[in-house]
Amino acid sequence: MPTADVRVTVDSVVLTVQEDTLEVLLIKRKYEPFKTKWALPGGFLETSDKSLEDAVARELYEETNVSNVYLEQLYTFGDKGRDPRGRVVTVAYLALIRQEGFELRTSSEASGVAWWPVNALPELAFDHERIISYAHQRLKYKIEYSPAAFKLLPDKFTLRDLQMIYEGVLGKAIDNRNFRKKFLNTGVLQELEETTQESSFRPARLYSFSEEDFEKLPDRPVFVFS
Amino acid sequence: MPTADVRVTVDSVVLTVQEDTLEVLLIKRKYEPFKTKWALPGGFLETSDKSLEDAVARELYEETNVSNVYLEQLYTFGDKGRDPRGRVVTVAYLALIRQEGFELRTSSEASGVAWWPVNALPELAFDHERIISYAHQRLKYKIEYSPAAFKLLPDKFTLRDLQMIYEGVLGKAIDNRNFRKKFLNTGVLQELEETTQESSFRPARLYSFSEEDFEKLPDRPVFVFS
DNA sequence: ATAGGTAGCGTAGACTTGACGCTTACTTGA
DNA sequence: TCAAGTAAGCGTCAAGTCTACGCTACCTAT
Repeated sequence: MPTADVRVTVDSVVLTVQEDTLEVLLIKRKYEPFKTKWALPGGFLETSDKSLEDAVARELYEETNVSNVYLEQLYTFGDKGRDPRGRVVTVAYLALIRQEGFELRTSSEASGVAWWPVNALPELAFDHERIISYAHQRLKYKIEYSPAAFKLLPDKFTLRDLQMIYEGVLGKAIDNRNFRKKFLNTGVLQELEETTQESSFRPARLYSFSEEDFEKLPDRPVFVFS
Repeated sequence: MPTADVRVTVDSVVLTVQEDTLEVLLIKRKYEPFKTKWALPGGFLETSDKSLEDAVARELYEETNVSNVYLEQLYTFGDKGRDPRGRVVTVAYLALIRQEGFELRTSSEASGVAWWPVNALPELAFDHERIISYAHQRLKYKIEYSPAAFKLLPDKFTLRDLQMIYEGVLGKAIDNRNFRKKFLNTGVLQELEETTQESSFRPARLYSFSEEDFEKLPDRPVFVFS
């Protein structure tokens, strides 16, 4: 049996939450196949890449200017026929960031970079819609069993900000009072002296999260809300 | 930048529990590289494989005679230098089976097939030790949050059998009385009329698990034991 | 008959969960 | 100046779950 003549690509699904909307970072393709369609940032594994992680970080930087983010392996897609150019195996990665920290820049290889709401995507190239849906699933899970939410928030945030992340990702409303109570009980939040002043309502206390303190907890808290 | 000249392999980590020992299915390599070392069943993606799942099932069958098992994607390994033959990206899969159901057969491509205790492995080819360790981690997790344990058991089993699976996988003792109580409360066990007679002690009631009934439960039970 | 060991039942206290009533503190507009 | 509006934040209660652990039941071998 002939060994398949195959190429490997790495794609990144970069997610963020804006207000209470989950968004994904996409680029507009400049070349065929799928010219003018939107797609996940990514590309072929190159000889110089020491690892898949290196490769996906490189591609993300080249195509969107986003760098220095934690990329976690999501899933590998290798069905025949998913790329018209031939057999392509794609290793997809997931990153969670907050938009404010990054300045998007379109590369010469693309004709656009933008955030798109996951619930209102344009027409996508390849099987990227499926990959994004898989990433969304994974995030729903991660946010309940890991401190993933804090990657989507600035260093200082209010309980309301945090709750909006959960509501945006899970797509459901959560009881405000139980959310507050349960989260404060987990012991992962550091209460700060400061409060917000932005809104026209009562100012809210700011909190911070420390990865270090989290690791020191005797038991991993669970962030599940009914 | 040159696109990497890369080949893709698929490997399967097939796990089972014998008594209270977690074991993995390995083959002894007949050819270089790593001739005479033990390795995970697997091989190169071939042109005729419609999907990665097809490929890994085919390789597993060819090399060990094990077929018709559910293979779940585990992780993809692609670091430079992990295969002396060149750049190789390996998609690893995980399967859980009970030994009795399968008759191992050495293929002409290998010089042996055998079950090895995960805690007492021989010297392994490539980075397969790392892959197995990753699989063990995943199983520890899966067994607490999914009905994975039942894949490791025959259709009819006692509560003791079930507990031994948990103790073997998690590597710790569990309180017999709480285990029984909690598991019976999950509602996933079907009590049978029959009892065992094998041991020289009091016969134990047999139970069965039905995937269908499990799916019908309003909430997914959790199988975590302190 | 008894010893040894698994099978199996039950309880009490501590903790967690989910629903929800209510007060507090701020801004805005009449 | 003060009432209205809204988010921020506190507290309670009843139901359920978890854990540690005492105890009984049943079987075989000697």
